[in-house]
Amino acid sequence: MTEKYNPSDVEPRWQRVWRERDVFRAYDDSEKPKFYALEMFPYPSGRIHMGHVRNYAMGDVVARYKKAQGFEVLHPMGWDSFGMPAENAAIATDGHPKDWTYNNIDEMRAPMQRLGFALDWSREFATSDVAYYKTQQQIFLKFWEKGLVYRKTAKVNWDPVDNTVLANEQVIDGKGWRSGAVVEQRDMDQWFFKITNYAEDLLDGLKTLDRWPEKVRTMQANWIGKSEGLQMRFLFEPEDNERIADEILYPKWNEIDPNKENSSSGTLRSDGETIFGSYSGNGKADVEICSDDFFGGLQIFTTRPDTLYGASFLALSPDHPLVKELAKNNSSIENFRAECAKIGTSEEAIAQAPKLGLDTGLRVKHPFDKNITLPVWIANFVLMGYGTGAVFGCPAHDQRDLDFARKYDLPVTPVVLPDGKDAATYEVGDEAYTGEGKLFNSGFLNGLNKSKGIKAAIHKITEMDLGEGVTQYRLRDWGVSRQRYWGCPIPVIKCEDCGSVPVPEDQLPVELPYDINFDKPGNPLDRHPTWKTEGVTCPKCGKAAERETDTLDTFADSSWYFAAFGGSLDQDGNMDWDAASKWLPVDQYVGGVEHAVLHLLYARFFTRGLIDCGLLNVKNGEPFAGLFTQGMVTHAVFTNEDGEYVVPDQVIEKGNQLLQMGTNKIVTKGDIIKMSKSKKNTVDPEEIIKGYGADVARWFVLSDSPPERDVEWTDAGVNGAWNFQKKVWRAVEATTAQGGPLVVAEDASGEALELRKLAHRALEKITAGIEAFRFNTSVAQIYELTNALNKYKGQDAARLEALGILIRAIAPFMPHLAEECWSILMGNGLVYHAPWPEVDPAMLVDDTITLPLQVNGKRRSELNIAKDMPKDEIEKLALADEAVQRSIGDATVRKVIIVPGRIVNIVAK
RNA sequence: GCGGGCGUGGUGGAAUUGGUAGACACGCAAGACUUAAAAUCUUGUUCCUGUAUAGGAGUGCCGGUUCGAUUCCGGCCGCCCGCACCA
Repeated sequence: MTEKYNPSDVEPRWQRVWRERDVFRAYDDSEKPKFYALEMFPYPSGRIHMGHVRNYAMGDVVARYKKAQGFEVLHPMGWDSFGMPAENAAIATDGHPKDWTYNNIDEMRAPMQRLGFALDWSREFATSDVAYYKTQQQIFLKFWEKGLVYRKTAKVNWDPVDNTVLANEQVIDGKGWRSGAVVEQRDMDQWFFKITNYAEDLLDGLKTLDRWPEKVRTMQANWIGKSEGLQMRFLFEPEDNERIADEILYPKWNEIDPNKENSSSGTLRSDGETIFGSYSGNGKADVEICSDDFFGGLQIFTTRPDTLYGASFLALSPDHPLVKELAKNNSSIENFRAECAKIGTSEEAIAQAPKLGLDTGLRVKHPFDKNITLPVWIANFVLMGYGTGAVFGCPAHDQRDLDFARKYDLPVTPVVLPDGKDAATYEVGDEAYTGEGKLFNSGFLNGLNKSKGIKAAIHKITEMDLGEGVTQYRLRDWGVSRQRYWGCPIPVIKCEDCGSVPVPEDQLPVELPYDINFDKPGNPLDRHPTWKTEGVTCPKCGKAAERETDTLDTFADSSWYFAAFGGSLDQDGNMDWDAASKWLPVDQYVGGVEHAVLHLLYARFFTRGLIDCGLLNVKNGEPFAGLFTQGMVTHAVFTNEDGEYVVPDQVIEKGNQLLQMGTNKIVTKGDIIKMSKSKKNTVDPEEIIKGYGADVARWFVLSDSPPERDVEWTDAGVNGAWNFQKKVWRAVEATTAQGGPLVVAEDASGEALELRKLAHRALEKITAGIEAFRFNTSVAQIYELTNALNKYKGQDAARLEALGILIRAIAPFMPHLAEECWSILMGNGLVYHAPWPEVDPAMLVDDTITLPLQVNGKRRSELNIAKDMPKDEIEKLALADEAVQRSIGDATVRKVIIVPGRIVNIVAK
């Protein structure tokens, strides 16, 4: 047996065996404990890339390892197949998004299968399958019933390049997450998922996710952005109250409902935002202006009500409804609004923009002191999207307020005295004091600390009926309407009389029409000749009606797919929700950190929604019990002398120079960054599979770097993996001992015993490495074991045992090689079905140990002694050691520290 | 600015209830085999001094705790990621 190991022969052979024996199928009714391993499913772009290989290789290690550990493993694969690239490709190639998508899926499935992942392909689906989106439409309607879906006109993020709306989470630095175009604000009718219902729960749940990276939990917590404080209103001075009532509320009121002239109270709405007010005619109005809720007065939110006595102004966002109304009759306010809008909405430009303000002339009363009147300003640093779009300014204890006050010469009154400062002389300079201290200059709050002051102020304001303690979240509802074709149609019919009406269950799915054209920009569903209107009647009143032409954000598709795998969603749209509940949560989820907020937050929301709709039953509402975010695969970027990117394949080394193949232009090696088509620094996994085999590709992406870190793809590294494959093969080839890899060399002694010990020690560390997601350390131990085996000359039981351990240990990493080796040694059976080898604890302990000897903390020598030698004897031997003696020299031994089994340290001075 | 992470040989990295720093791999050097190359094998490889025995320094920098610190504490410096006028 001296054949060369030939992966292109071996790998397809074992893949066929696995497929024919259907070994990767997961059984819902298995007696074994379940384990759900999942990697974030791919978008079918048409080609797999190294990032995929690394992602799925990691999940596969876990899946195969857990299988060997005796779990019933679910490890499925599918396609996140709705989305814009399909439309763009269709436009570019004059094709159809559906054809493009399903061709891509077929193209990607094959290389994926050639990588030999232990996937249950029987559960495969694509989110663009009618069966899948039909179920999603059912979920949408269930959510609607449960009050988790609503429709409103709202300011939305409009991506002018992709011609669609984006969710807040999809706007990054003021730009669209896909297109990179600067996002515009538009008012549109939108469907929303009420994710804010679960704000508190989503935040709470993070605490239970102890197998998630801290970083991701922090990012989600920040995104939810909980802050507790006081929402309160400042009452206008009487003359301003009248002015607002007469100039704004009354005309508005009239405009909306002229018949209710002079009525005594009511609510006015405009622009999708709300202006609330009670109007009783003739200037006796109780007026409140805000964006969200009804009180009377001007609503603000603060987390520092303890500093209310330090208030010197109120500031409104330029987009505040009151400001908008005032601007209508006031050109300086209108101009100011325009000026603020110029700064744009992106990046740190906002944070560093100079503070701009304009006095509205309006005045409000201080709640605690009738004699204090505060001016109401418009300020560009106040955001309409958070809180009420209005704040009170306390310059002494808020940096922004201080900058603003200094610029516009507003009073700065300190009310928190830092410890050790004197109330009589304390002044605030250019830095606001935000720390702890005792309140002063603050009436009834004097002497209290920060937290007591906050409580007391909230209590007082509540008593005065001016406000209450509230919790604010940064999280806002998830806008899911997209003006695109290639997505899940929103199952709604729009009726002139009845408004938005759900499509009845028996009329689902609302299927996408195939005959569409992309001649014009915009949504082809909207201008389809028949789909929108033909035969469409209102399910409620029967009158002719129109379909909703928006489709759902594709992030909805990926928010429940993990449940569809568990429930074996079939092509008729049937799925077993009980089975889904049984498999969930996903025990180990693996994917990129770029989904830390978007996908992972939406999926947590959906799971809660599905539980509340009675479809799922998952503990804690958490879909992913364990999450691992893997690093990227990087590669150097090469540029030639013309500044063009050069693909790595075309770079050749000549002497000390890099040259471009063919042109012989000099090539420079640049940054090592994530593989990307545009930088041409990609390596095609299919080429690697062809040249070296799937096992080598898998081994390489897992070997050197810790999984959470980026790994640099290098030819040398691939070569190393290739050589390792050969080394393992050699260890098997050189074996003539009979008996198979399950032999236990119980009577081993001498070198054989040493090999056994090494094998079991390595096994312990390999196992620990897999458990802790530190595959690189497992790999290192596998190397040691392989090297030891290749040095070992004996053809005996110890060899077979070590080999058996080695092959089972590499099986999760290099499954084809492992199967081939296993079959040679075993003759039958699959290593996939072999149990994980057990560590023999007796092999981990030695009768003799090597004890390092330190003198004053520096290692001088070592001692080979029996493991249970008494301390006083160790001390004697240590002090007698020649090197120790030399180090001690003339000094006196003060102390001898002996840590059994660890170290000896002699202190001498 | 706030939050999180990181800093170890020429390179990727290992080592944490504080106990031999540099496992394993890449690279490099020397040697064996070979007509030659590849492959493979052997040996060496943190730095400095030294033929060697050996000695000294060393985990970003400064300091502290300790018999002993890559690990714990304080203060700097640098890099990466996330959020960013959130009241």
